Amino acid sequence: MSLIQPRTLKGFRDYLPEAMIPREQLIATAQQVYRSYGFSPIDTPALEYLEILTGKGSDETDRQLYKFQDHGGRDVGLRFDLTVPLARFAAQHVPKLGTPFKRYHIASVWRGENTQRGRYREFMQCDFDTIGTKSVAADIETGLVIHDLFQTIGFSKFTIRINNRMVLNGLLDKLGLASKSTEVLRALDKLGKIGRDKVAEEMTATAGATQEQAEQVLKLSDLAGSNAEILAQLAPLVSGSEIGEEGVSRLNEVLAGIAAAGVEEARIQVDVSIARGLDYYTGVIFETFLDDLPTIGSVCSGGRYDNLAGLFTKQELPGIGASLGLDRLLAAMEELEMLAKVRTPAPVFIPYFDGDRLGAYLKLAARIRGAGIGVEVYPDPKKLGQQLKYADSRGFSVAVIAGANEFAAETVQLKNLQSGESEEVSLAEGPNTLIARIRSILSIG
RNA sequence: GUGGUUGUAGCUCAGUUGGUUAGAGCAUCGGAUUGUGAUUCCGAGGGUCGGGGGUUCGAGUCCCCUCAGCCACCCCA
Repeated sequence: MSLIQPRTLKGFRDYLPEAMIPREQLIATAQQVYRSYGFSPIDTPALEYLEILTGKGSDETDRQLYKFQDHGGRDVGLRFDLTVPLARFAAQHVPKLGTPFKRYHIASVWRGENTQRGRYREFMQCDFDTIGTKSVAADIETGLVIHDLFQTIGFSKFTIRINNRMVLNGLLDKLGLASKSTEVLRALDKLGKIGRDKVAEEMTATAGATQEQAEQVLKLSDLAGSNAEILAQLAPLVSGSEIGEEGVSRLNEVLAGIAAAGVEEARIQVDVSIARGLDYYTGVIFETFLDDLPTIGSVCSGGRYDNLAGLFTKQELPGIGASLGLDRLLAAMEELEMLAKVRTPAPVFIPYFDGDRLGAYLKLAARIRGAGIGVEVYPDPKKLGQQLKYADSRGFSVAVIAGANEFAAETVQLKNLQSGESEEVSLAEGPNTLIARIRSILSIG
């Protein structure tokens, strides 16, 4: 019989323990931060009716969408983000849930696009959104969540770039480019990447803008200085446009609120050139870059939208949210060597040393686990040296070793696998001393 | 989807103008060492040379197609 070649589809990946452990850690961190602001978890199906997903119907999403007919002949598709499912979810359930509704959603999405470093066809997004309120408080809170998220993950150098679509729309309004806003903004969004001249070129080519109009838009890129200075320079550019002025004042409020919460100014940077490709943003926009690895792109992006569920309900549902690109962030952390090379989630190793004492090892393990510390007992009574070699290669922190001598003396040997040092710990008065010693080696108090 | 580039053991790579049975280091497993791991020594396993087709007496090597990785565009997390 011929063997089937084991393989995975382009852009789809297996996760080995050393990849999955940090992945789960990151998910746990995101959950913790989201919950600390009162966001509740939800989930939705991976598969949706095609019409739900193609509602916005751009060619690009169509190209990226995994779609097929199910066994009942229904046209279906795999979700390509978590925002569209949220819109459907909100239209269906908001009457029950009430607003404001704050949810987080951590799940895989699928896009059939070409792969690159940190870009896959199946990847995980960690979204959080607040729907049903237009309050600037929600805008501020979104910025704070992003900030806390990266701080808690362990980044000290990251920049949240912030802008407001109203500023851009106000300017385009004044210039008579409002009808071409998608093309103009898409070009503007590339400013950091392809430079001023190329952006102007693209604006004239794809949006039909005149040289002067392009120049006017690109004045945005001349703005420099502190956030307050940029906003001061911005005001005259949009003056006379109601929406533009509102955008500037809204930006001021958001910055003030984030500062009031104690976030240092260097973390938040007004960048009037970020636009986000997605059409549905209407207010504040966020993008998050890692200062040490800006080329990987934005690792957490989002913004405000006026009418999330307009395709599905007549009820107006404004909202704001952002999405952490978990897989892209992990690729970045890997490159920055921020991921510990641990291949075991349990720190304590018990060798199966004396072949007749399995029960004693299991009991010891159970007692340590009872104190909330993970323990692995080796399954075979192999030679101690081999078992320790295994423990070493998996990255265990401590080994609790007991053989005939130790059993006779009611002790165990506690071995610190990092330093190699061993100490004898008595079990005569129960496991508390041992657990305290393990805790101190693991530095968990 | 478009263009470029790469693909030899689990990993990093060598492999002569196309020429016998494709090699090394690391890793794995076993032993030296029946109570102590990251360093030593010995040995073993592991390859459809990414896959398919073609040229040739003969292909890891040349040609075509395909799959996968990386890079750029597009778009975006």
